[in-house]
This record gives sequence, structure tokens and C-alpha cells, in this order.
Amino acid sequence: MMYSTTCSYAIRAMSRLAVIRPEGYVRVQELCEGTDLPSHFLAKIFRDLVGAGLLTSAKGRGGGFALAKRPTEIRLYDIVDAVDGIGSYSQCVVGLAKCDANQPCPQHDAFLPVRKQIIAYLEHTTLDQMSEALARKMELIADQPCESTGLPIIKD
Amino acid sequence: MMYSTTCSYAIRAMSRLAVIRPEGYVRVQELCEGTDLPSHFLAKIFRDLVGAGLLTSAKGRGGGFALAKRPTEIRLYDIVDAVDGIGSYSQCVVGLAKCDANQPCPQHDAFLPVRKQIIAYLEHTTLDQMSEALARKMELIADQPCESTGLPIIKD
DNA sequence: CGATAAACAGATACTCTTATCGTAATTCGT
DNA sequence: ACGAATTACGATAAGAGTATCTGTTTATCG
Repeated sequence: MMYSTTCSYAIRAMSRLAVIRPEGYVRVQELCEGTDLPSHFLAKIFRDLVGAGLLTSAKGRGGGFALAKRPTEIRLYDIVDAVDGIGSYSQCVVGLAKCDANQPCPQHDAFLPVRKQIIAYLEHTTLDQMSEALARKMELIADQPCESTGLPIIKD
Repeated sequence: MMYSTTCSYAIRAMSRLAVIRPEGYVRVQELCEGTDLPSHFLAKIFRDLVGAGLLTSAKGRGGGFALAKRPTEIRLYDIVDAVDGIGSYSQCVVGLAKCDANQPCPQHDAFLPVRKQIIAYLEHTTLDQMSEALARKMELIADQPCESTGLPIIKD
């Protein structure tokens, strides 16, 4: 997988959040309903995202989690950075540590364009786009339910 | 990191193997000397690589591990596939499973060029190139030893 | 044939990620 | 003010990935 499981959950959940209620609070339970997102774990991840400034939270009745900014202002990059840390993408492909900073290994350079493209993708993709993609998918699934169960389960 | 630690070890060790003795057996101990590669663990990884057909092995005196093919014929792709499985690169970025096969999510398409570039990089980079890069680096380090210890420790 | 050198195999331990649970803190409706 | 709803927080469990150790087998050399 491209990201850690945790990060994948974060992206999926925030996308759902943007679909269900782009502004305003949503309960974790509501967010996970009909999906295979683990609610308990997601609650924990969301706490961290509040700390990272991507979400806000409200306790008590009518509370839940909400996007801290508008969907167009939240990039995939921000989420990945908050969860996995973007540092993992800036390391050398081969895990070749540089004993000496002024001499990065040649393969490092060879991989540079690949890394650049990845970063660009993460920077240019916003939650807005993600949620739109998800919404379109949810419509499709509503029409043609899942093969085995017949229920419209959203695994995203 | 781009690969798992295990995969990173595999790539580094095979690169070293290609440098030290492109054909012929090398002991695990010899391969790890002066590096931070964990010999015990690497021995285990190498066993698996023998199973995958990338290495051959010989017991007893004068034995060790050797490349099963010439360095120009071993691609990064082969190593990554043998260790991590290339499947992890073909999944959707967001971990969005497709409930239905005929409707991959739009983000899937958006990430396609990135994935293609990664795969191309893995396919076109050979152990030959890796070993050459490593050899060059080893020369550099021999000249200007590592800051703290003063010893030429190869972390690659 | 015995001694040595090496991979092989399996068991075990450690570490990090992933996941769950119980309790406290907070807010809202009545 | 009380009670229900809901996140916050901390502890801990479960799992996979990472790493080490010990003993066994196979091959080579003298």
C-alpha cells in the first residue's frame, strides 16, 4: 500500500466527512455506518487530526468532528503529513543513508522525478476532489449493490 | 520509507554482493562487515531470495550466497516483488477498495500516472546500476571517513 | 574419516502499528 | 440541576514486521 492503514483510514473518513456534512459536526458512529471503518480506532485517529489542526471537535450532544477548513483548502498532502509524516517520502528509495550530507547517492537522483510526482499529486489533490469522487462512487453503489451480500456496503 | 525495512536490506545487500563479487559466493558475514546490515536477519532474507530464484547458495567451505543472474538482468522490480510483493503498488492510493470491479474510483485514475512512473523506475533500474552507484559511494567514503567515529562505516 | 565452515530451519523475543476498552470530561436538552 | 449523549484520554491487547539465537544439515578440506 502507498500509505499506512491508519493514513488510509484518515483519508477515507475525512472524505466521507466532506460528503456527509462539509461544515458542521458529524459523530464518529455516523461516519462509520455502512462502511468497514473501525469506529474506535478512527476516533483515536481523529483526535490526532484535531491536534494537527485539520479537524475540530465538540463534545456532548450535537457534537462530533468537523473539518477545520473548507474541503478545497485541505490537501491530501496535509493529511498524509499529519498521520504518516511527509518525511517518509523524502528519504532515499533504497533507504541508503548518506554517511555524508554532501554526497547523496546517484540512485537518489534517479528517483527524484518519481518522488517529485508523488509530492505534486499529494499537493494538488484536495479533499474536495476526494469527496466528489467518493460521492459519485456512493451513487453507483446505491444503484448496483455489492455482489455477495446485496447490501450497499461502502468500503470506498 | 518507500519499501519495508526488509526490502531495503535486500536491495542494499544484493547491491553489495554485486560489488564485492558479481559472480561467485560471498558469505553473509563478509557481506555485512563494516555495514549496519544485521547479519542474522539478512541470512534469513537471503534464504527467501534463494527460494525466489534471485540468489543461489552453497553450503560449507567456500560457500555462501551468489547472484542467480547477471547484475544487468536483475531489476529492482524483481527484488521488491520477491520481498514485499509488487501487489502493494497496484492498489488504489487511498486504499479505496472497489466494491465493484467495473467502477474503479476517479482518484484511482488520477494516481495512475504516478504509479506508472514508480513501476517504470523499478523495472528499468538494474542491480548493475545500483552496484555502480554503491561502488562510487564506497570510494568517496574511503577518502572522507564518517564524522563521528572516523571509521569508514557503510550505511549505504 | 574427522574437523571445520557455511547455509538451513525453527523457536523465541522485541518493536511498532493497529485496534479495543473503560473511565473521565464536557455539552445539551429537559 | 439532572441525565443522556458524545468526545478525550489512558491503558492495554492483538498482530505483523523485525531481529536474534540455537541447533541441524550439508559440503569441503586436510
